[in-house]
Amino acid sequence: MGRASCCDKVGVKKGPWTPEEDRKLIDYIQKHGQGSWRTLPKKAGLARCGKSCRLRWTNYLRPDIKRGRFSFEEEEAIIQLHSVLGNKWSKIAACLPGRTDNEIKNYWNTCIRKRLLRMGIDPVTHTPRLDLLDLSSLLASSLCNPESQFDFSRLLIGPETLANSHQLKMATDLLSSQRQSSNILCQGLQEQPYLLASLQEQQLRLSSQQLSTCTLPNEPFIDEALLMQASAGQFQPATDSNHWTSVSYQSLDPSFTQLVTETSNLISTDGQGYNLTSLLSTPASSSLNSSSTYTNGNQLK
DNA sequence: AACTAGTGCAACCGCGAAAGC
DNA sequence: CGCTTTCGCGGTTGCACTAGT
Repeated sequence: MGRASCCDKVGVKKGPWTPEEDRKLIDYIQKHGQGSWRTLPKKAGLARCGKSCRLRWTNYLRPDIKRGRFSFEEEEAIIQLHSVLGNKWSKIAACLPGRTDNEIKNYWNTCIRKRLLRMGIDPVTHTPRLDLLDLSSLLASSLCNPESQFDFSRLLIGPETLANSHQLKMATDLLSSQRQSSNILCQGLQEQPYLLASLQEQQLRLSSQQLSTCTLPNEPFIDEALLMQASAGQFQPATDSNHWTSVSYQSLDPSFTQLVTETSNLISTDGQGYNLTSLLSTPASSSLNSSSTYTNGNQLK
């Protein structure tokens, strides 16, 4: 098509904004409000195009912008919303007060996307990349050889358990599936990429522990009754456990909860699907957090 | 100390949708 | 109804900073 850019005009400045330009833009908007971006630069005495002014204001100068690192709650919200909305950054941003679409997009592309890839999850489809996982072959060999059954219960113990009733329920389902049908098991894992990633991480951690200590762990197997209890939604984690942190989404925009609830209703049509709303209470020890290094909400480099 | 590679983020660009005429 | 203008969104780029060698 080749439409000329609005910034191609002679005399229109590009590049980083100076404090003086910022001050002019803020002063003008405080006096006259935002909008009419086309004419704003001239009126405000700025040698910028309207588009550049709008971007500068919405992404940086707006007074209600929240600066600093994303909290874990925000990070999980972004992932959940992205799994539903895709790259609709403005819609995602609308659910996270104080965050801009540009900021969320950058954070996704620089941090979350890479982390999901490391975990073997396709960041586009939010499904596991089974082709890249050794676990899949481990499962396959286990399922094909009943005498060397893959022990899922071992994954539920240790320093960072899957202490989440939702995940425990899925694990329980998978345990019974293991006995019933290998096909169902594989399907369950494919539908729950985060569980698969959790399992993978737990297995890797156990493997590394075994390697470092050169001893096999001699831990008791988790009581299957506990699993069934969790399956029935009665599981109560230890209250003093740091691994069970109630994630508060009350600070998020109410429309976020509504959106997720509505979406979960769409997904859970046959009563078998997992309610997305329940994922909002994912413990801080979930697989998504375990691979990140957060200290008091600040991510360490 | 100098160089290189990796990372994070502000800003730009092009396109499509909405609004105005 | 069609054309033009304006706005907003998503993808991409460029640069400053940091870590590693």
